[in-house]
This record gives sequence, structure tokens and C-alpha cells, in this order.
Amino acid sequence: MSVKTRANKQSGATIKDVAQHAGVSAMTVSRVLNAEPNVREATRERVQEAIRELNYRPNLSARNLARANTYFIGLLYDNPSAGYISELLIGALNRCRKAGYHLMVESCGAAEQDWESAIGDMLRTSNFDGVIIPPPVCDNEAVLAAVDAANLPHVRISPDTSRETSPCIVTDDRTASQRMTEYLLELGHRRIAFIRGPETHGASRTRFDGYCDAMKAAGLELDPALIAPGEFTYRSGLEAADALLSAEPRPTAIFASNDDMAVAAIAMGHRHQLDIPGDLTVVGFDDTQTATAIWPQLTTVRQPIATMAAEAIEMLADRLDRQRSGDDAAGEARREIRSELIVRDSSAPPPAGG
Amino acid sequence: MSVKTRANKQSGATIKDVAQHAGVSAMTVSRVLNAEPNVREATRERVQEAIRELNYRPNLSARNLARANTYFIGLLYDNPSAGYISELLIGALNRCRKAGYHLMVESCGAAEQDWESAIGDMLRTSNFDGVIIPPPVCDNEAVLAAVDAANLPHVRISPDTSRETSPCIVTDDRTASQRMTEYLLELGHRRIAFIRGPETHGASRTRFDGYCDAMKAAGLELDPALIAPGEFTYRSGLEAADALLSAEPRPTAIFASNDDMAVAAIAMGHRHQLDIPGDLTVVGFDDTQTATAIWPQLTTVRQPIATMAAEAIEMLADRLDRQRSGDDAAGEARREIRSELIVRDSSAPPPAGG
DNA sequence: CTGTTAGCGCTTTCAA
DNA sequence: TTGAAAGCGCTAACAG
Repeated sequence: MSVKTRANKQSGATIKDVAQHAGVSAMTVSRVLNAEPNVREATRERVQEAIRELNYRPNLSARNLARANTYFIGLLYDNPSAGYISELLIGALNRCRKAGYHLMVESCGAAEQDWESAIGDMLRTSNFDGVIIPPPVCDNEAVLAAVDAANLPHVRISPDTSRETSPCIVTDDRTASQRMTEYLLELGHRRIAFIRGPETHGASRTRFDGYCDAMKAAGLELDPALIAPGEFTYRSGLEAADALLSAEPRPTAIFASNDDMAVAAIAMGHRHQLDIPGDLTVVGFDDTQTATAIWPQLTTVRQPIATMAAEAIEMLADRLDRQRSGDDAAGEARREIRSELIVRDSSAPPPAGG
Repeated sequence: MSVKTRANKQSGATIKDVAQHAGVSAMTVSRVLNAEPNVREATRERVQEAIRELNYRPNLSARNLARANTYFIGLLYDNPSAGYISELLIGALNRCRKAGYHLMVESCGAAEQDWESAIGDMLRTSNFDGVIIPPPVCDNEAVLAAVDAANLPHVRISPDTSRETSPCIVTDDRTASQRMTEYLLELGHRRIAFIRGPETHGASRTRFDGYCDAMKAAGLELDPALIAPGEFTYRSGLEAADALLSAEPRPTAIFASNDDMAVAAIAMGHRHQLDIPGDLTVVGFDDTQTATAIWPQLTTVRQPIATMAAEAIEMLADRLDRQRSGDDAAGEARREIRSELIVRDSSAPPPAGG
């Protein structure tokens, strides 16, 4: 019968082993570990040598317990469009590592019935130092209330609604939409149609506004026949494009306010026997995976999602570090990231007679 | 000058507070927390009452430190196709919560230069109880060696190569491919072309084998003119489809071994003035997001990625629990998950004269 | 610059 | 069925 001893639970060496090996106290090792300045260079080297020889790695749980913080950042996740989370992770993980944080993903979705009530519990048990909240969770009142109640530092990404004391990362949707429209104008288009998004979505309004800005700046009237409603879905894009292309004179360019609808507009263009981009230019917004999976590849606007995630982590980490060092300054409340215009093959000057 | 005391670091109540409130010792509270059997019912209720009243949540770091395990599962992530990670997270997070684990995502990509050497450090510092390893990391020898070296329980998802002592979750690619081919045969197709994947990818072979199985079982010769090489990319799909559709007699159906190539085949079909599915049936494999973003929507095979992730977590959790309870049995080494045939609009019986 | 002491909040061990 | 004592590995506070 094997008597299990309590020692040696940790797979490797502990701080004491290192201390002994280096002939110093555990405290000194701790100082070296945390890059504190007040250690003599010779001592530091001896400790680092010991760390290397014993292949020592600090135990996170112990460190967190002693420090009362975890260096965990929670990502409050609810199945946004595929691809989005992927980019988000790339950016967030990258910056987390640089800043010494770990990312813990927690799903905040409708998987369970009462998840909104459970979220508060989760936030407290998880011992996050802070959370980042991408859409669509960033506009969920219940979650935000729980985050507030837990008094948890957070940063929201691309929120629809603005909030007091709730720092966020946003893109310049309006400006980007304006730039896209300007690009079409520069190509020579005048009859530029726009497919809108659903009223419920904040981006619908800003993207439409950007289009209006550019059209007005170019001295063009907004023609109601060139503006079609949409729901950000493929199907709604088909209908909108069908209506737009049946009008006389038909538009020479369609600016769909997201990629799914733009892809639909291309399909509908083909059904109307139009060459794209020869007869009809179609552009989108988002640069989803589909944008390059179709033919012709879609001219669109890319939100630098990875960058946004990275900046969110950075903002949060700054805030946490400041908080730890007792600095009470509020810190940044908002960062705006510039989107990128991606010109591909679905856009060209209008046909000669157009 | 404010003297910061050390107490009350934890935002909420501690186990001692609960113990005091309930008039028992901390140990008894701990027993209730961990659902140990040897607590009198009345005591248990009193404790639970106190927990509720104080809104007590155990501190994970403390618990982990004392137990020498973390209930963290690492997800070794390296930017697979977008959408994949999304589904993976859904399944994994779901099961993690049920099993009482937390998921920590660690990127294992080429973001840094020497990541392969850093991975060992990461694995030990992170204090994971175990890791799950989806593609493409699951076939990275350096990572696998590091996981072995850290003696870390793990489960691989959809690995290309099999390994001793390395449990995994796989799909029945070969059977699924066979079923898809059978479906086309049942529709009445005989000249069924196949676009292969790159040799480097394990799935290429198994998917092709499934096609061969079904063709042979139907008593059909494998016609080299019906088999085209591909690279799982849109571009390679275009070329393959162009070649296949230029042959005489041309195939009535194209089975592309992934969706990207199938989407390309549809585009090429349109360029050849073919109605899809009236003149030409095109089917794919993977059910990526694009499959429903195009017109006509793609008939394809769906890997139940979320299910696979969930099963991976379950397998790992089982193993960890067994290990904790001292049960040395090896546990399952492999689970096979059945893929699903998704019939949409890109497939139909061959044309009358076909 | 370095060490000692005293915990962090929880669980294991052992005794009652 | 319960509790007291002794850590888990690390770090803050204070002393030297």
C-alpha cells in the first residue's frame, strides 16, 4: 500500500529548491523572477543560473493567491460570425502574451436557459483581472450589469451603444464607408446604389451616413431609387439587388453595406446577364472569408479585427497595471482604429455608355 | 498616508466567513463545497444557506494551489481556417463548463520566431491539467514532443498521423466520402468526377479512397479523365474544374474534396454556361461558411466540429478524473465521430440526355 | 541589497 | 460526522 506524501505535488522544482541551489533566500529568487531592481547583479545571475539548471517554472496558482490577482483576462464570447472570433483570438493572444496575461474564453451564449443570471457567478468565480467584450455580448445589458456589479475592469470592442465608464475600441465605419464611396466616385461612377443594413444594427446607420457624406460632398442628390433596405443576409441582398437592377436607369455600382449582401448582389448581377465588373461594380464591407472565395473577388472594407483585439488587451492591461500601482487616473476611454479599403476584382470604371 | 492591510484582498467572502456564519469549521464548508458524502444533512443545509447569504464563491487560485491541479484545459491553437475555431470553441466551452473545467487558449503559431522552443516553457508555466490539440498543431512534432516531455495528458483532434499513447478524435472521412458518392450514384449520375486534395494532407487520401470505394462497389471503373488534382484552394479548384469540364463526354457531377474547390467548380460551371444543378451537379466537403453564402447553396459533408471538440474535452476530463482517483486504466484511445451529409441545392439528377 | 516572518484561501491529514 | 493543524508555492511587509 503506497502512502502518498504531500510533498512534490508540483511536477518540477519550487522556489525553495532554486533558493537552496543558488544559496539565497526564496525572497531573492522571487525578486529576480519579478525583475525587481534591488538585487545585486552577481546574485541575480546566480539565481538565474539555478533557475535554468533546475528548469524551474513558477506556480501560477501560488503566485496568484499571494498577489490577489490572476493575470487572467476573460473573453466574453458568444459565437459571432465565424472568422471574427478567429481574428479576434490572433490579436488578443498575441498581445496577451506580450503583456504577460492569459486569455480565458468564457461562453456567454444562449446555450443555457438562464445564462444571464449565471454570468455574475461566473465572473466572480473565474477570478479574472478584467474582461474584454466583443460583439454581440458587448451590447448585452445583463452582461454589462454583471460586469459592473463584479466591479471588473473591461474593454468593449465595436459596441453599438456607448456607455459611461465603459472604455471601448471602435472603428471608423462612417469614414471608411465614405472612403469607399469616394473610391467609386473616383472610378467615374455616379449612379451608386446602396444596400442598407437592419435598423437594429448600429453599423447600419454609420455606414449609410458615410455613403451620404461622400455623395453629398460630390454634389450628388440622394436618389431614393438607389437606396434599398437589407438585413445583412444573403437572401435580403438578393432581393435588394434584384430591385436595384430592375430600375431604369440601373445603377453602375452597388455598395452593399456588408459582404454577404455584396456576394448576393454579384450573384444577382450574373442572373441579370451583367458582367462584373464590366457592366456592374459591386463592393462590400467587412472582408469576410467569402470575399475572396467568390469570383470575382470582392472589393470591400476590412476591419482590422486582430488589431482591435490587440488594442483592447493593451488598453485593459494598461488599466490593470495602473490600478495595481495605485494610479487612479481613468485612462483612455476610447480608441478608434482605422479600417482598410481592399480593392479587388469586383470594381472597375463604369461602362462607356454608363 | 494610507496603510494598506493585507486582509480583504478577495473581493467577496472567504471560506472562513462562511464557516463562522454557519457556525462550523472551514473544513466542513470545504466538504459541502466538494459534495463529499460525510456531512450531516442539517449541517449541509446550514452551510449552503450561509454560502448563499454571503454570496460566497471559492477562490480558484487557492483551491488549485492546495489541490495541485488547476482544472484548466489548454487549447493549443494555431489559426486554422476561420470558422473552424469558432465551432471548436462552441463545443469545447460547452463541455468544459459541464465538466467543471476552464478553457485557456494558447497560440502555438509562427507569431514568434522560436515558438517551438518556447512551447515547453509555456506548457509548464501554464499549469494546465491537460491540453486538447486541434489541427494543424496536432501534427506538429515539436509541440507533441513538448507535450510528452511535460507529461501532459492530451487529446488530439483530427490528426493526420497516428501516434502511440496519443488519444484522438477522428471523423469517418472515408465513409462520409463514400456516402456522398453513393448519394450521387443514387441520383443517377455515372460520370462522377473527383477533385483531389494535396498529397501532403492526410484527408486527401481518405476522401479519395471513399470515392473509389463507392465507385467500385457500383461496378464503375475509375476513369483517370474524371480525376483531377487539386490543392484545396479556390484557384486550384478553378483549374481542375476547367479541365474536367473541357473533357468529352464531360462529367455530370463533380465531387470536390473540399468546399473551396467546390465553390470554384460552381463558378467554372457558370463560365462554361452550365446551369447548376440542372446541367451539372457540384458537391463539396467541409460545410464551410461559404457553402451557404453562394448560390446555389452547396451540397456537402459536415464535420461535426463542435461535437468533436466536446468529445475531446470529455475524453480528456475522463482521463484526468481517473488519474486523480488513482485509476491507472489507460482509457479510450480513439473515438470516431460520424460526419453528416448536407443536401442543398447544388445537386440534382443528371440531365435527361446525360 | 537581502533575509525573516506571516500570511493568501483552500485542502489534506490525522485525531477526536 | 466534525475539527485542528499543517501545509500548497509564492509574495508583501518589515527588519536588518
